[in-house]
Amino acid sequence: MPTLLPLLTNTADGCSSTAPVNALTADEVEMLARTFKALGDPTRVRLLSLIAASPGGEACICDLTAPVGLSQPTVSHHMKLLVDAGLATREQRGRWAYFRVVTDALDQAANALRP
Amino acid sequence: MPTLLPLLTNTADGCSSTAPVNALTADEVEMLARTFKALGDPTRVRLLSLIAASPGGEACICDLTAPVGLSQPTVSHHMKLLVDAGLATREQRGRWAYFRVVTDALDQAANALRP
DNA sequence: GGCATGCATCGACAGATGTCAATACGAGGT
DNA sequence: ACCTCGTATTGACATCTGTCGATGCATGCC
Repeated sequence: MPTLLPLLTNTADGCSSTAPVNALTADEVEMLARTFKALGDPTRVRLLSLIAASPGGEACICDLTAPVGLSQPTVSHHMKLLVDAGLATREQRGRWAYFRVVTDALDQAANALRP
Repeated sequence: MPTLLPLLTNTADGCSSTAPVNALTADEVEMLARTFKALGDPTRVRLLSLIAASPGGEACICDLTAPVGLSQPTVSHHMKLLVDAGLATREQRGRWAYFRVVTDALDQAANALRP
């Protein structure tokens, strides 16, 4: 819901004025920045892309280490960051941990970029 | 144009399969991550928001230091990062440097988040 | 020319970040 | 119970990042 850009409110006489709609609270700013920070690493973008493209829209760590060319602990670390940022979910199933992309979070981030 | 999420291509028989449309090249991934990294700091989100909400959609450094509560060099540093990331433009006019938000760049980033 | 002003750059510093090898944990199979 | 396998956590390291004070660089005004 918070939008980075100010909405232009058109008045009756056809003039447009930038109202204080753009009053991003400190919390909203912090929230947005945390989301974008999580997206601000090539490895994590790659991971999200790989998961989304995986059959069933889910993938486990073992499916991801090879494509990104990093160690298992590193991939696990990145996935933890993505989950903490609300951009992915983790579901333990047997010995495997399956991750999914939270498209709602991506949508919200996108909404903040274009009101 | 590059999209993080895979597009579903519907086949004639009604089935949908995830085609390799999602082949984000390393360059595209790097590009996206650099944009998001620039957006991954509360101060920079705040700066973009302030500039966009300023009269005329532009602002100079001196207009920004007080609202964000940081020193002039720090604000200048952040603006350089935003300009380098293509999220803002800088135009020298007399003694002042006027910054504007590149809405196209924000749109492209938003597009990458929801195909 | 000289001086004030707005901004960028430099040097320095604490803290965050990405990465790995080693290790710990937990669920299944024998 | 034991062992295997997939993950998470820990400890360590180099690097990056955000911040500031001090300084440099233009531009416009006297």
